[in-house]
Amino acid sequence: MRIKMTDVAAAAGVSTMTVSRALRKDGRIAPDTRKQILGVIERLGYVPDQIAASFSSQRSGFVAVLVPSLNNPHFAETVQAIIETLEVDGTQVLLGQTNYLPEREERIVLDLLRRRPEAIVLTADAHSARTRKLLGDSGIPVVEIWDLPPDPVGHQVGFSNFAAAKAMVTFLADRGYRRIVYVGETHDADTRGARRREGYTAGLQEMGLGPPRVHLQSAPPVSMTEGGAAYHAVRQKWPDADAVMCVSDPCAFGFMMQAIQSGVSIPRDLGIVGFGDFEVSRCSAPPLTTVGVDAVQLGLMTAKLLQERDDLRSGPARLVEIPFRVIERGSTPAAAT
Amino acid sequence: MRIKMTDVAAAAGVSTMTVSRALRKDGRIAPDTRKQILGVIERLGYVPDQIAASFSSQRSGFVAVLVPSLNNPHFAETVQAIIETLEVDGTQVLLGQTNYLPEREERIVLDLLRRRPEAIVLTADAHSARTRKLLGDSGIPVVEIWDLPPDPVGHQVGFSNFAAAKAMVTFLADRGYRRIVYVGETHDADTRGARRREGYTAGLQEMGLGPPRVHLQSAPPVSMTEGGAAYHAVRQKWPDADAVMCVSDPCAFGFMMQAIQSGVSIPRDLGIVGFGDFEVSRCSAPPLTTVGVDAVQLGLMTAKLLQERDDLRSGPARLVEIPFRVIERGSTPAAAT
DNA sequence: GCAGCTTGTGTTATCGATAACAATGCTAGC
DNA sequence: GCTAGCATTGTTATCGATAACACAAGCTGC
Repeated sequence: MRIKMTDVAAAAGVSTMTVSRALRKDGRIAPDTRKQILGVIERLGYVPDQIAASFSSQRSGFVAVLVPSLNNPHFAETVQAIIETLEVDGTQVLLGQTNYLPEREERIVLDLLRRRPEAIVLTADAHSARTRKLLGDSGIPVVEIWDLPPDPVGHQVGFSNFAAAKAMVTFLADRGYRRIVYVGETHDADTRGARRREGYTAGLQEMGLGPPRVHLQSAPPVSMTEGGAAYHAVRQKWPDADAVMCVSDPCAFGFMMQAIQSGVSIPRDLGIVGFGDFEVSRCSAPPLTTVGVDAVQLGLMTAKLLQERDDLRSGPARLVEIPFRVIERGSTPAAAT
Repeated sequence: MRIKMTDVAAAAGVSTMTVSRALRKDGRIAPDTRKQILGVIERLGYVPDQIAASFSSQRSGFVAVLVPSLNNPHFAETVQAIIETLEVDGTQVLLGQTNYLPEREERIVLDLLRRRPEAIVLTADAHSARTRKLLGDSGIPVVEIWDLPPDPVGHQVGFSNFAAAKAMVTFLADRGYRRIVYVGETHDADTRGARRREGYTAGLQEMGLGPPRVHLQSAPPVSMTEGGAAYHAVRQKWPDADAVMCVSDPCAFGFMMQAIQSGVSIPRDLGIVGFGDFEVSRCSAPPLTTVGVDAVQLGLMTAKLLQERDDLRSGPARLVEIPFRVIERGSTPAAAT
């Protein structure tokens, strides 16, 4: 039999309530008593049963976080920052991966809600009607991150992918590009990728750069390899393109590597830009011009918001905007001085 | 008040036990009764309380997984594969990140054990004495992954980093390289990085390639940027080096990009190899020669092992070896035919 | 036609901690 | 010296499900 709190209480000559207080920060207990009890706990190797504690206190000590995939450094960094910030309060993160599929998201939200998380964080993306209902009925604070959609479920921490993509088009137009191709994702209904695509289109229109040239390569996330495949498709469809804007850095990197291997000189013959400021973009030759958002900062701000759980439950919807910026590098020519 | 099982039972005109059985696969229950109850559950929007269920059944439904960092595509893929395989049985994954720090690992193991996971997966690396004791006393099956250390805590799924690094040295020697530098990690006592370094040294010795040339760049994980920094240090220390073997692909990629920008031609002037077969290595120009291990496969095999929880608890220590292979690409010259 | 089995459902006890309240002893202030 | 109030500890009830066992009804085979 595993050692439980009653065993510790008996060994220390106190009641279980006193042991319980010794283990937590808040309960009023004499410092000497606490020290003695902690000694007994150490000696017996007692490990508290958090399930029983959660059941009794009706507080799970969990925050649920859903991301499309861990295999994306930004989401990984955000999750990492949330985990590290919350663990200080003893809150653990229950992680879910949607694989970019709303149906999967729905199932996972249900699984996570069973655990009674104290808040739930999702990436702002297409949510099924049932997901929205589940979240709404749960009474649990919801935070959407990484985009600022017009119809939020709850609170928001992120930036406008639409505005960021539009800013990138403006940047390219300023550099003299006129025939800008966009390489994006298929199946992007109501996703962050779609908002970037819409930002591209809006940007073109605003700058008077003619009809959009959109190539949809594959379902999100577009890998480096798929970005490479896009190169050949784009070259065939729009041989006169002078710049290519990719839905993400990995896509742009793959695209650029294929271009270089085909003898195209970057940025002389073709400008290439990505999205997300992945590490590979800083180290590639040439380094990639991109849009950067601080994923760690985003995670920290989200965690900070989560620490105000009580306010989130009752208070008004909060919106934390994370800044983005166009980062100019060697894959586009330097500005004329 | 949230709806609970008694509410559902009352609405369906049955006992809570029958509702409980309707929700699970095993309980014996008439198909019609189950259908009716599921209908009531749907109508009421009842979400079962997993905490209460876990408390009552004394089964948490969790498996704990500790990785050094999520910000490494291999660990992310492994975790992803484990999550997806186990979720079919309704088992959730409780994730922890050690940030490559044994002290952190110890704290996190304790936090995770409180949740009474049904098994615990850690990356094979240095563990503190207290971590080993905690794990041993817990009575919970332990699986170490990603390396096969000589003193395992429990079961193992992985490959020998030592053998893989040695194989890479043999490969380089076969290609005619004689002055091979190793770029590794500082603070690598008893880690997977150390085993690669040891494999390198053993390989040199076996091939009669003189004393090791080891450059320790920074604490794990060595980033692309740090790999770039290593280039300059290595060039200065060993100007006559003809090949560089890096502790990881990101390190090798950063190194190679710096080399190229410094006018070095790869592989003509210098051979460069990495470790891990990251996607960037397949797409870089030139693509990187590396050692590949299938992270998804590793995750799947781990999950499969975890599904036999009962056998793990009592049975003998299991060892699942995952194959590795040297993947030859453009950063080393083609073999003479 | 009845023992013995199977199937489906209900009853009761219980998992291990914590909340809420009660009780005790002690100190300060008058 | 007495009391209010604080600091510390104990007592009792309880969180919401499930395990184990009990029980009723139908069915089988002789």
